[in-house]
Amino acid sequence: MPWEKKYSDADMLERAMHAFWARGYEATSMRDLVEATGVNRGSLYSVYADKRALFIAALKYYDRVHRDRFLARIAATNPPKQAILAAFEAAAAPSKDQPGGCLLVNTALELSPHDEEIGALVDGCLRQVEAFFRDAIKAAQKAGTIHSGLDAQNTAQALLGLFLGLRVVTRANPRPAIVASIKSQAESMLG
Amino acid sequence: MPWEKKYSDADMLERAMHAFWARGYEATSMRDLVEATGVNRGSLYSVYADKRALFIAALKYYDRVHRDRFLARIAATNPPKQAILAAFEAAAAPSKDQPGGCLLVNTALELSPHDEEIGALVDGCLRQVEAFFRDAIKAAQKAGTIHSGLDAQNTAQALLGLFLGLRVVTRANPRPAIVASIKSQAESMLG
DNA sequence: GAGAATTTGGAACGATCGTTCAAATGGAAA
DNA sequence: TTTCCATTTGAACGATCGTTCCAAATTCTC
Repeated sequence: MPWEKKYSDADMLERAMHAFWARGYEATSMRDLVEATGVNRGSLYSVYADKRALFIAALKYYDRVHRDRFLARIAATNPPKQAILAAFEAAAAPSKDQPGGCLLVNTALELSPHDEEIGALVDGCLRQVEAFFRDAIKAAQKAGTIHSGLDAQNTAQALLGLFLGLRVVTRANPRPAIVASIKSQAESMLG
Repeated sequence: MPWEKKYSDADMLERAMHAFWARGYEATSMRDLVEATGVNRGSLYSVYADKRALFIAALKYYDRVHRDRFLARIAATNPPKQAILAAFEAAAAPSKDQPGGCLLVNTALELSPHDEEIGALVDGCLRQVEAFFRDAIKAAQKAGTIHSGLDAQNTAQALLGLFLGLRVVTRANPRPAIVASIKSQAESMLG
């Protein structure tokens, strides 16, 4: 083998994901992606068939890092009831080097209605957020920190709805008052 | 006056709004808008300076018809507590000739982070939804249908968060179960 | 050093983007 | 009938879109 490629695949995806996250699919051009990743057109097209394939890879990368690992870390470092509140807390906290909101939610609105494959992908990811809430509720009920009369499935779905609303608010205009009301509401939903 | 223009301004805006609502700002081209409205390029540009100005007009039209009049009609035909639930019910019900979700929410995610003027416009509209919830809660408290101990402001903000989440769900993938859980949650938030 | 493999950068493709403009159109006023 | 003028129309603008392709540059193995 003659030599290795210069760039790291993960770094490239991380940067591409960041660009899509910040601007959206349509508003991010291949020129933007070349500039953001530091990888040339030719190299990008040698790995991904087209812009859409690169976006799907970036979306899956987001789901793995900013959804799956993110929730797993929260679940590992918090008792179940606090884990739910910590998820809301983290989503509400502004980050220096991250765009507001959530790439999955942005994509759900921009592409899901018109792209079946991406829509199914996003839906699967959001169901896992719902599962995180449901599992945490059930675990908390076993631990006795949440009343056992609470319907875990319905509450998890309502929490997901509230969580998606929080993502909208934090991307558009994160007024502290409404963010606080949402977090407080999530807390009171757990009894 | 020589002669009248062929098209109705309101019809034109209605159709342009529909196109933006269905596809988003970036994905809707001027060609799409000419086709959707039946009005020629020249005529469009004689009324609106550019695509962005047309979008802003369409957004304001949406706010007037599908937010302001919509909420006013609900408030006029329902007692205050039921009015809140009716708003959730209407947002959850699929419509034949309307795209899913809400143009204001779509715009909040797509454009608010990068367009200050549009961001402020969207924010003002969403605050009026919040005000609708708050006023309805206060009216219901006076009427005795909602417990007077409920904090109207906080509850209205939490309801807005849940409502935005419902808009996301109904645009991306409106599973009946999660829509029902959100509606049920809104109901239980009113005591 | 020689050769091979792979990335790289830039040129260029046709298509479409938002936008402009000048000519064609057709009822109202004279 | 002639004049008028806002509207309509379609062609055309330069720019950028996503994408393709190729020659030059680079760095490994032999």
